[in-house]
Amino acid sequence: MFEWLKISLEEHVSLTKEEWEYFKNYFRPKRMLKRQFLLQEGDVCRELAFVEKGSLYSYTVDSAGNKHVIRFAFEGWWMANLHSFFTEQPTRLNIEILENSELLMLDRKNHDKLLEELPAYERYNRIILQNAYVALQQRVENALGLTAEEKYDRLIEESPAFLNRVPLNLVASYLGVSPETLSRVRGNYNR
Amino acid sequence: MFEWLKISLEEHVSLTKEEWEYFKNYFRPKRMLKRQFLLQEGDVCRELAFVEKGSLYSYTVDSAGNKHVIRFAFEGWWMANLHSFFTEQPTRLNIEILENSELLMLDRKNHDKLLEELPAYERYNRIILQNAYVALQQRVENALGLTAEEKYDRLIEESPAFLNRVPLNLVASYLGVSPETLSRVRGNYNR
DNA sequence: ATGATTTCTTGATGTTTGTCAATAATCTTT
DNA sequence: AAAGATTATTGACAAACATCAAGAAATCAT
Repeated sequence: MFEWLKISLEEHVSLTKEEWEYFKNYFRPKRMLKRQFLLQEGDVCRELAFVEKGSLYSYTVDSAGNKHVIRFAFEGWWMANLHSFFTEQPTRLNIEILENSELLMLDRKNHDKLLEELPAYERYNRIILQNAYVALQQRVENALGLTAEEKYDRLIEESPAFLNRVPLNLVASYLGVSPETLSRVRGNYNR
Repeated sequence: MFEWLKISLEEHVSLTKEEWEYFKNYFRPKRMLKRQFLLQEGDVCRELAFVEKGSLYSYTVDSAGNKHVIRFAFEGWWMANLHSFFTEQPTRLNIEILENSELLMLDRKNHDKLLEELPAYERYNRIILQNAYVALQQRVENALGLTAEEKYDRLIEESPAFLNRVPLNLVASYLGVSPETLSRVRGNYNR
């Protein structure tokens, strides 16, 4: 149940066995089924979710009713709306389960406690955020000023795993392109 | 010379007077003039830059030779290519001075030393990264699936300061829109 | 101040992409 | 296995936007 969390932690910091046992007790395991909502527009995001199994994705809905996928999360990734989590303001984000999932939930109180009591957790957070920031900046580069085809090419290069586990209409939304356009890009691609 | 850095730090953590004196000595002041490059494609980013005065911006150049502005930085902001800084790999980013600037430079060795020796600096970094991540996610939301006009409207709402200090062709590039389109959007806007 | 850059605007035109609609393929559920 | 739901493809058309080109306005340097 805590395999991925352990892997993720040990990738960036080292903990004693006692620290690890102490650490993992702050998390609440939670199972969720496809199509369930971890977070809905208007809610406050009160927990960070770490994915042990399955996948989920976050998206906004614009005034015309169109979904815009912000990101996906698979095993070993975190998911939350950080803005809402830290400000305790209602979110504009939806987080929906893509594949039946097992999550580890950490609420704000426990997150803060861990930051105070376990310096390695603060370091882990800094590094995780660093990496997330770099990845997101890469995404901005790819989102702006590229054609639909170039965006798809880069996705194949950088995150080919997405294509096996995510329906194409969500991939299209993630790329900021209509499903029809993505379909056509892929059609040309095979020849 | 260290006013903004002090403000930024004290906004998130508290330091004793001694810690502050210790801290600030790790920085190297650097003056730069408009149009100079802080970083060029192919370089390794070896220092973080904190803006005490002036402004700068980062951008990539695509295969067709078009600039894509990634972000701007004004007084009190950090600028660097984190990917290159942490991996020591050559960057694809250019960082150019927009207005004559006074910067405070922190190299990797000193950054690491401060992280080890000053827990408040690690905390400051985590919080800064948190905020940067949230802001960048907001930017992704705005970049994907909005029309040129909507992007401009949101920019006015969220960062009106940009418009006073940044030429419109760079704003256009930042929004992922041609300068002509931005000009037309603004034209309609005034009526 | 004056000429030289740079930035900004406007018009004409073409390309890319989105939208709508219909059909096909795939996945779910019973 | 069949029916229903979801997802993917394809075509026709329209809208948004980029590009090219020329000129106007603003900024900079001497």
